[in-house]
Amino acid sequence: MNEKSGAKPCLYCGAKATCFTKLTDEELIVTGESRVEIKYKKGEIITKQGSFASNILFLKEGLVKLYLETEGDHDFILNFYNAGKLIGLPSLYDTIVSYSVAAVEDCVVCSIDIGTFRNLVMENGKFAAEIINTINHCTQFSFDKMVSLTQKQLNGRLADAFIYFSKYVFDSQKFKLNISRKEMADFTGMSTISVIRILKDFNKDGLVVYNNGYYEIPDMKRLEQISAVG
Amino acid sequence: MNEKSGAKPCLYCGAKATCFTKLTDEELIVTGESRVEIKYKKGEIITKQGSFASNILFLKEGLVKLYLETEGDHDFILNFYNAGKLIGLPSLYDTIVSYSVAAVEDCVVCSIDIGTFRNLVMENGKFAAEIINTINHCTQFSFDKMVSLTQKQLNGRLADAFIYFSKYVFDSQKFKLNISRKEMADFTGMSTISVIRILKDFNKDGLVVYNNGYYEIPDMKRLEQISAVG
DNA sequence: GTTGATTTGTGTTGTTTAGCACAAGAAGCT
DNA sequence: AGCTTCTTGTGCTAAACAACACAAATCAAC
Repeated sequence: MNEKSGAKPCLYCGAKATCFTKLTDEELIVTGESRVEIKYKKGEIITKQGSFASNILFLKEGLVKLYLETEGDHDFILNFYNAGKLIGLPSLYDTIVSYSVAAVEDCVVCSIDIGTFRNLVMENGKFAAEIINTINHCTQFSFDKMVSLTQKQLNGRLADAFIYFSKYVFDSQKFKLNISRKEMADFTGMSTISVIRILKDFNKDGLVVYNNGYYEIPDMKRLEQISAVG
Repeated sequence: MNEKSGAKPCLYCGAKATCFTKLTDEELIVTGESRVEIKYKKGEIITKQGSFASNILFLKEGLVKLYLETEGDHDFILNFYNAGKLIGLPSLYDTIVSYSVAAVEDCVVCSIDIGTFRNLVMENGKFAAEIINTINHCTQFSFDKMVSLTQKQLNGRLADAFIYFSKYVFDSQKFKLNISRKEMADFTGMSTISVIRILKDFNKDGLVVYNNGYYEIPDMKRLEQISAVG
């Protein structure tokens, strides 16, 4: 029990990822003994590309981005994760992490020892199946994203990004998102200036409405139409 | 034992993917009883996007492409797999397959019942770990590919493609590859005409040499330089 | 062997997107 | 509170790439 961080034990945590529901009480207790709960401020790096893979993260609160640091002056953001998600599964059996994770807003993260996690996979088949399922959802999003990047023009790609946030990250037509145009550009493979122009048009045309840190999509069908046309 | 196809039982097969080495003899026998071995000719579709997910494929001989069928007149090729690889892991827990698989040259495929495969994951932790590891390698290739697609110009992307074939598919500086310029375009997110022009330049500059169905890369460092510059 | 379809290749033009320069407003730091 | 840096936004230009038209070569089908 990590009393020092004042966190509830895993057994009693209400913020579980689906895979944790496959664990026995005993496995949850063991997990609780090899994790720490840490708070990160907006902008702080949680996992650094090139560092040793030593833990798997569970996001209790907040929003993070998973990105590749590149030689150029543009990172490439692969995904965003909100509360209740596991982060770091693509490097579960690696020695070195090949991507970075950073807080997009203030976050609370459970950091679980990677050895403990690997043992859970070995010992609990249902848990392993759920982990594979989670990784595969991410993989299939990557597949769709590659089609977006290569076969759609910039309007379609920015539409895809907002559909992603609404349907897959926040599961809501209205959501709190406080990222810069540069971060949106890094996520969609566009230049910052292109995001600025097209987002201004989306606002003007009422496709996307921004208010006090919240985005809203009044008519998802119109946005999907733009996504479909490319 | 699938005597009808004349195939060796899995227990005695010399063409195993690494994960199969984690199975017990008993598990190999069970696997052998729920698989069929099928021959495909170049161009034939092995798995069709939108069909039910019913089996996991193991490629004994040949080369296949895994691709997304899109609304436009360009598919998007995600990966190529050669002999000894498992195909279909991204849809292991799906009902419907979200991509297609086709033979790039004549192939021999072992088709394993997906239920049997799921049971192996549930019962054998080492097998499950190896499956996760395999999926993650594919995921990380997708990550690198997205950087290539968004941050490099066409020369760098075509260089990336040849590096991929040499280092990751064939593990050799010289390899047999018989794909059209259109297939290379579908793999790199370029137009066919652009692949034709740039490949002609690569041939002229001696970066890539083509002879009787074989490609050779005389100087990998020069190609990596082109990849790095983008 | 012939015919039709497809692929490869060249030249030119049009479209899409990024980059540059500049200005105004907002945010962060001291 | 003031200064510096960053973000957002506009106008214009250049670069990268796709598209179109056409021809020659190769492949597949009959």
